[in-house]
Amino acid sequence: MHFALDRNSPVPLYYQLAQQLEAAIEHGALAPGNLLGNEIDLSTRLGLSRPTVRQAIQSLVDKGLLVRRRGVGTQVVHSQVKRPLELSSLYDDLEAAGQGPTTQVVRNETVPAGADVAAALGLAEGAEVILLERLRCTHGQPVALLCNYLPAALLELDTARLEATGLYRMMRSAGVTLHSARQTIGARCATAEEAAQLDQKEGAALLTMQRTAYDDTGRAVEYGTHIYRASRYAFDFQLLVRS
Amino acid sequence: MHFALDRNSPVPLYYQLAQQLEAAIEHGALAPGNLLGNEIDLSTRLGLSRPTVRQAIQSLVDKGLLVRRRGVGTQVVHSQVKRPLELSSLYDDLEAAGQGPTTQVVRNETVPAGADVAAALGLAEGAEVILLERLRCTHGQPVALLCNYLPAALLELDTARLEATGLYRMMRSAGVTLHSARQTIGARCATAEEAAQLDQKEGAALLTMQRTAYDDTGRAVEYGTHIYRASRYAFDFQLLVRS
DNA sequence: GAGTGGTCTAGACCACTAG
DNA sequence: TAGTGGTCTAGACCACTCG
Repeated sequence: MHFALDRNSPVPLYYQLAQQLEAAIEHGALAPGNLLGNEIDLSTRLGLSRPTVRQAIQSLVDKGLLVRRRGVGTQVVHSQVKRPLELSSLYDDLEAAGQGPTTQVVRNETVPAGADVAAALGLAEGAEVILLERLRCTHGQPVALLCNYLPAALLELDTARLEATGLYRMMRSAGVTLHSARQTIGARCATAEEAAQLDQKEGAALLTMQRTAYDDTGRAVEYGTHIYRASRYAFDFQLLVRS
Repeated sequence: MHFALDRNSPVPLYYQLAQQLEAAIEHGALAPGNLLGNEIDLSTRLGLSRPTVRQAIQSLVDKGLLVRRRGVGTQVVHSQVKRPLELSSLYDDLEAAGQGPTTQVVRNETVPAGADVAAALGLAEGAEVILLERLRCTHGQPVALLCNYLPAALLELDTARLEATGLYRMMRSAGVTLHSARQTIGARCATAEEAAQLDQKEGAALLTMQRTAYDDTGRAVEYGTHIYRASRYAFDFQLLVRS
């Protein structure tokens, strides 16, 4: 086991170590169940202090890749599920646009906020918001109808760029750092209109999702109501239990 | 702002501080947007070292209650959503039994694992597993039908205790420490049989959830297939974006 | 009893933000 | 320029697990 640390790199040492440990786990150099060797040895071997090594290890414990047991050691978690999907339901929706699936912007206009939207975004009723309606397709078939509201002051949404880049990336490059989101996932039967938009029969099962996303100051930056064809979409994600 | 730290307590100092900070945020002594004061001052005032204070603050940053900005300071997040629901979809299902909702055990028996169950639990096909089928009701109305499989060697499931305590607590007290879970949430229309069990009409929208839960060694300890009346149930949770 | 991780200390230098 | 958090060091003692 060898690690290459560059003290002149702007990347923190603990982060360099964490990345290389993760890579080693990923491609099997560190197999599930393997003990990592104690922290003192590791730190002397690497020429790092113990707290720095601990910080690297801790970050992988937080990711669910390692487990520490006092009196035993640190071992690679013996899981069938290698790579936790993290925030797949969020990333999938916000970031995946422009990859496999295609997204068509149906509406992109500024409107006054209704009561529900205003409440969700913490704005006054009637305040200007951007209404964004998108149809997402894979393999030429509609999968989801995404309706989003954003405070108009937040950023400008160019339709062409939106279809190529995705909402999430545009927000990020506009300096909005997403911090948390609250989601509600439910189901219902499709109305006639919804069925037509998604190429389904009336009464077909739909998966619904509502989300409010917040930036790191706690400001609501996005509120969305999404519906998905249940026959072609499911939310798949991994939970980590915090001890 | 005053904090009471007990050095004779077995509770770590950083944890005592984190708890008291969280309480102060919770009941408003630290209002959203408030700066926390710099770490050096805090540590000298509290008679702690800076790393210890940092560890306390970091744990609240991880929970999404605080934000740190270099050159600025640490402030309370200005969020409408105070208490993240954490793993509500998991806890809700595993732990809520015995609280508001009532749970009725329909089946609790040992059966040989089918191919799908064996694959999910990482067992040989035909290995003994516990099949648990429960009907969950609130206000006297059925809400969900929960079907779970557990390795038979894991623990004994007394039906009466199960209805009173909940599966999660029983696993925990049997020494199983949950570590992660993989979930898939989807939707479909109810079959005639499912509709009858949940007091719905055929074709009603159902929310479906499949979960495999793992302990801290990566062993699969539970596989479940749940269906919910969409008209009375939705998954609600909070996501934190890891920077 | 030997070895492990868990906690804690008292410093240090740096990068970033603001006025 | 002053103040903040970000990183890092080199020690220390303790609690736990195991043979």
